[in-house]
Amino acid sequence: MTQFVQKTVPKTARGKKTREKIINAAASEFGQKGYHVTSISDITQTAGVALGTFYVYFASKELIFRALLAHMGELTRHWISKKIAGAPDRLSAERMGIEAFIEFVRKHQDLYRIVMEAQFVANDAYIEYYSVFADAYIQNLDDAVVKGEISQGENEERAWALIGMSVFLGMKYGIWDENKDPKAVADAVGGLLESGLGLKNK
Amino acid sequence: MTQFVQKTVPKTARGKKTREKIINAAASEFGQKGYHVTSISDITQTAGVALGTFYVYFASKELIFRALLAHMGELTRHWISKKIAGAPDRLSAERMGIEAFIEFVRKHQDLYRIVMEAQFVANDAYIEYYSVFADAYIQNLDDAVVKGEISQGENEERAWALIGMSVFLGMKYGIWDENKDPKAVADAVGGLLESGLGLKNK
Amino acid sequence: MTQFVQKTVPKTARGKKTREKIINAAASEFGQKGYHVTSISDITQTAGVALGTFYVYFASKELIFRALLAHMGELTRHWISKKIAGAPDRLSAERMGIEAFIEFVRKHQDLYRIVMEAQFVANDAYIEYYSVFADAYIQNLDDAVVKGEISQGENEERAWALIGMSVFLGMKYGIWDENKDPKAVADAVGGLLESGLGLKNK
Amino acid sequence: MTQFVQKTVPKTARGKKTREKIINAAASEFGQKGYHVTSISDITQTAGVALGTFYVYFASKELIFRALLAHMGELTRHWISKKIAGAPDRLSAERMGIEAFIEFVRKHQDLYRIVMEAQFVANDAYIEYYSVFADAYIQNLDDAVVKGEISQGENEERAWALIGMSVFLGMKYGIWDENKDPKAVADAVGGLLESGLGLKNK
DNA sequence: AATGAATGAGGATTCATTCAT
DNA sequence: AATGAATGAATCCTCATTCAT
Repeated sequence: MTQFVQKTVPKTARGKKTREKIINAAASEFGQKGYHVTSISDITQTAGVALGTFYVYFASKELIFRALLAHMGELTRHWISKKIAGAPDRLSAERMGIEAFIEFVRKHQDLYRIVMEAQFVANDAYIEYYSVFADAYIQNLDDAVVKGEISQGENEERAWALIGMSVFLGMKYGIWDENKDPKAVADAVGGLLESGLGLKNK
Repeated sequence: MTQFVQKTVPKTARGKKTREKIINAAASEFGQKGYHVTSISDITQTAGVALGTFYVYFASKELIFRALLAHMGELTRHWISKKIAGAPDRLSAERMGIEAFIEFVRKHQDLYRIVMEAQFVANDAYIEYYSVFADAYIQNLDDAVVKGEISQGENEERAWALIGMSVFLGMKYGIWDENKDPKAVADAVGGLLESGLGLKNK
Repeated sequence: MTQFVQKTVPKTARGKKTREKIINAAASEFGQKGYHVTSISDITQTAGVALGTFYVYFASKELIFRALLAHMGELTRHWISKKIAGAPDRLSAERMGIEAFIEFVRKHQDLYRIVMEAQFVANDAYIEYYSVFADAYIQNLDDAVVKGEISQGENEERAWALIGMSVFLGMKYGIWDENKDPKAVADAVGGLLESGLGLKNK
Repeated sequence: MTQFVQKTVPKTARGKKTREKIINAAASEFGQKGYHVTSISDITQTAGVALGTFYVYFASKELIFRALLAHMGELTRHWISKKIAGAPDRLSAERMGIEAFIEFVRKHQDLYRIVMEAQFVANDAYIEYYSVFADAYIQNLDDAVVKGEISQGENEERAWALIGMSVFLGMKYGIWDENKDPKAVADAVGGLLESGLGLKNK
């Protein structure tokens, strides 16, 4: 669905394989060392191709990074939507979504770094990245309001707040502190989502 | 009060002034252009001193960045604690804190960029930065529970969730989209904080 | 034959030629101006290649220096062993060796400077350089003792003493003072080698 | 006797002490780290004075180095002449001189480095340094010939050969390999000096 | 005498990108 | 399609020296 910005669309099977090797190497290198520390030469060495081959498939370092970022967006949405597929209602979906997100980040720590670094490499793409999430989120919240699953409210602000929660929980419990079970974390904040910090509903 | 990591502690008034000029120039340049794009030469030109003067006061580009980050942490905490000083209870404090944070970020957009980029320049300092916030946050929540202001719950997870909310709301409404009133945003998520997304308490 | 410590082994003829140009330029520049005064830019300008090309073939200034030193060791040994090839016995070989060495130094003054400066640039390589000579020397003396060509004695100390003699005679009469014929110098110290300073054997 | 090339001759006792501290610090730093690696700041820090103070007493880095070199020449000659003072004849003096020299180098390894590096920092002073030695040496040999203590011969060449021997033995057994007794080494080459490598005199 | 702040030229090294084969 | 040699601008950092106090 996403069309990677690309220079040469490989036509032969060999070409496709080469391009793939480069993309994978880039993901691994960017993820582990970060954008600025990674050189094109690092990428091609990891990919096992000659330096010049990089430019057969990608016009620049920034463009392969953007391609990767777009790829990450899809992966993440895919993973989460699969995980929350059977949720009975929005509140459950949120809880499961947080859990899924923490799991995803933990499983793909290196790759997730790419998303975070995008802010400083391709800020517009970063904004786009989260805006896509937010739009979907808002839609979901709107739908849930209509369905009477959640209370009415400013769904845009809510969406960004919820994304921020997930991102920081992902960072904290997916990367920095892997000792907690993602499900436990999701449950811990589940109450917050359901009934807030207030006392009335206990 | 803040002890910057430094090479030479200026002993004369002149030296102090020079060091200050460099710090301010660095804050401005890093904030606007980002760490990697900013050169030491950019900083010293903005500061109006010779290139070599930079190294009289700072051992490296990374170290001045770290000094700046530490400085930002204090500034932020200062600003927020002043803003929420008179809050009657924790829920009000949260709402006011979010508002204050969005305001702060909007006012210091450039500087705030430094915090976010820290992740890729000095990750340990970045972790430290948010851990300090989280610790204070947890303490506040614990206290509020004791005071009977909020419900019991996993305050660590709550704290990280709340920080994430603030950070993303700050990014969205403080930097990307300045059309909304910070107070309005804070009020919009205030309900979420108070009673969650659930229906029971409407 | 010599395997220089190298970064990239040139694979094409063009590459080989380029690397050669750099090595030669480095030898000339280091020899004339000394290690510290010579900049990489000096070398590449003399070589007629771009600055960056240097780093295609050598990882650092120090490493090309070491490569050069290793090269010099071989050249010197080659020259001398060829010159003393037909010597009837060890004493004659010594005399011819000194002569050959002075000639060599005089002919390659610039290059010889590299050897001497190695002490302060790559001391371990400098020690190695002379140790290789000393080992060969000791072997030769041991053999000569066995053959009955020279008297018995501490050949290690003798070897280092003889090397020192050659080096200083090379410096004095090969570089500082070119008015004397190397053969004449060699003959002058030949007596010292054969019968010492003593009187008995006159 | 030696007049150090100096900028300000200290007049007060305090000044004299300061200059002394700088000279000693320079000797230590140059000796340990070498000329190029040592910075003026290293020297003043070791000396415990401010950076600017250096230039009160020395006009440049090179000049303090030259001052130090001149100082070393005196020290060395002093040490050796004291050691060989009571020698019954030239051959004994040579033997004792070699021993004394190895001892000296071993005791002052760091300082001796200064002499060797002079070649690349102040070549004229280096030539001068050894020429003074050589002149004295030649004189001694000439005298010894007259006294009938040694055989006739080209004393200039002999002198340089003998200096080279000493220098290399000093380097080998004074610095690189401290396991041998200086006296043993001197004795080992004593035979070489006395009767050469030849066989007749056994 | 002593200080320490300020300077700026200089140098090693990196790396994205181009291009001829 | 793939290669790898070549480029040169860019950047961080060092350090001898000067100067005002």
